Amino acid sequence: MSDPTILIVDDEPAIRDMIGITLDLAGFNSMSAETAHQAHVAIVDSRPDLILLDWMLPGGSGIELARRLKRDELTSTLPIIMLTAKTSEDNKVQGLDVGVDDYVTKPFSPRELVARIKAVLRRSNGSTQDKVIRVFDLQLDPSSHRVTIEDNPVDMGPTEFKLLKFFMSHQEKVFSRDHIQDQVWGGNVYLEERTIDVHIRRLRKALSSIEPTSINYARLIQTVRGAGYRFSVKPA
Amino acid sequence: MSDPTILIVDDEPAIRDMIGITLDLAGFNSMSAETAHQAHVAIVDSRPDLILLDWMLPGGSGIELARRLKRDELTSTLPIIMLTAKTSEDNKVQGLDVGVDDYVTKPFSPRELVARIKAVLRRSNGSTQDKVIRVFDLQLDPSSHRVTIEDNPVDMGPTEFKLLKFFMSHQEKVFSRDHIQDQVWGGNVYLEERTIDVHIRRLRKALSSIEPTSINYARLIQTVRGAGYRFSVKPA
DNA sequence: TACTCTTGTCACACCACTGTAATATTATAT
DNA sequence: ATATAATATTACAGTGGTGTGACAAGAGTA
Repeated sequence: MSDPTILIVDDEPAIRDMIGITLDLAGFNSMSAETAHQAHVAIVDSRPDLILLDWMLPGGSGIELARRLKRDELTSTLPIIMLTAKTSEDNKVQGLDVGVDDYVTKPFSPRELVARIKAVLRRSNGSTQDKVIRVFDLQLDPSSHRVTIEDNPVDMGPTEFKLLKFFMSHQEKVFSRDHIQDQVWGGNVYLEERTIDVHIRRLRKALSSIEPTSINYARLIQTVRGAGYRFSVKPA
Repeated sequence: MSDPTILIVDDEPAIRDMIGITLDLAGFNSMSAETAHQAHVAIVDSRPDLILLDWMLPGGSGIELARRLKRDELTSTLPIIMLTAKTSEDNKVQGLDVGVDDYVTKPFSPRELVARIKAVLRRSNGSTQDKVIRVFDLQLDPSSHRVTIEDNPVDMGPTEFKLLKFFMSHQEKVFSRDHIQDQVWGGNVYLEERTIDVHIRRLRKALSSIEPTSINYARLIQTVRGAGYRFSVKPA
């Protein structure tokens, strides 16, 4: 659930930097490559979520790279957005023919670029099986973003929601604070370790806020001393 | 209701042109795409009312595109008519299996094509598009473009109407601002994120303008902090 | 042309949420 | 039992997400 990584492939440093800054501001991670070969290495190594690919690259055109990526089964689903200075319809048709997912002509506004990236990512991520997770009478519905106990809505903040979702989809397993931080907050944030405890506390409090007819759902969030936390239906 | 827009997806230019002319004469707007990818982009960007889809696209992706569109909730109601040169029953069965709305075998007469398009449009308009959506005493009638609360007309702008229509036909589900923008404004418009908030505000205001005897319908438009908005009959 | 309605954007205010530190409590070891 | 480490709890200030009113440009109309 961490920020998507975008690979920028362009031979002009100025453009790479400009786009990089734009993407950073928009909350993406960005990396860049200068040549098609570099790009290929980076793709295999770092598995970015999307590629911004310049149409004209020295030594092996961008379109050739796009074609290769779309042909290879391992990378064929990797979304590609083509960048080009040309505006003729021919290129557009040809580029889309290769299987490119979208197409942005230079010069473009940062806003447009970000919007198209988000749109493409949404399309490729689309229809993720957001199944309702249920434990006894505790329900978490990702699509409606609701938590209910015996059909009473439970109020909690976004972080507690993500935390609970993570726990409910990984039950009966202990996670260290570091691990929880990676999964819930994402890889590139530094948190004080105790911060996790506070959010655990808030989550437990939220789960206790509904007076339950049977069990106290806060008990499902179990402390494992020296190891971390665990979501479990069995008593500690 | 302006003229319906038909998207023609076929790899042969001659056929695209022929159909395009036919449709123009019949009073439709037409646009065309050569590949499944182009088609997908065009669908997201321009939201056509019906798709004429060639069975055999290079890469055999015609049926694949149909399947994808029918699988995605947001495009699943988009009517599709399959075009094919083959006459075998097998294909027919397979095509309808995917959920395609009708099926025309080449060669076909322009008159037949137009007749089938009208038939499918009539069917889909009648059933999904123009059906009155009702939640308690809040009614939205797409065909007359009116919203009423307890039979009192509610005054709102076109954008708020589209927004409400989208929400009422996708209840109990959270949509991010980006998502709402895609669905209500279309794919190739770039808005400031906060603009959505303002329209939400206007919609809520409109829904509150009628003094309700029972509930305040503005409450159905719920804010989900950090996630987006949701139309829900359950309390937040 | 002048007028109205609609639309997108901005600026400001507000408050829920977040992260941290400080303190209290509990569990384990000696 | 006491000390010590680990966790629970509380309080608080800063931040960021959202609500809201105002405004100017555009679309449509008389």
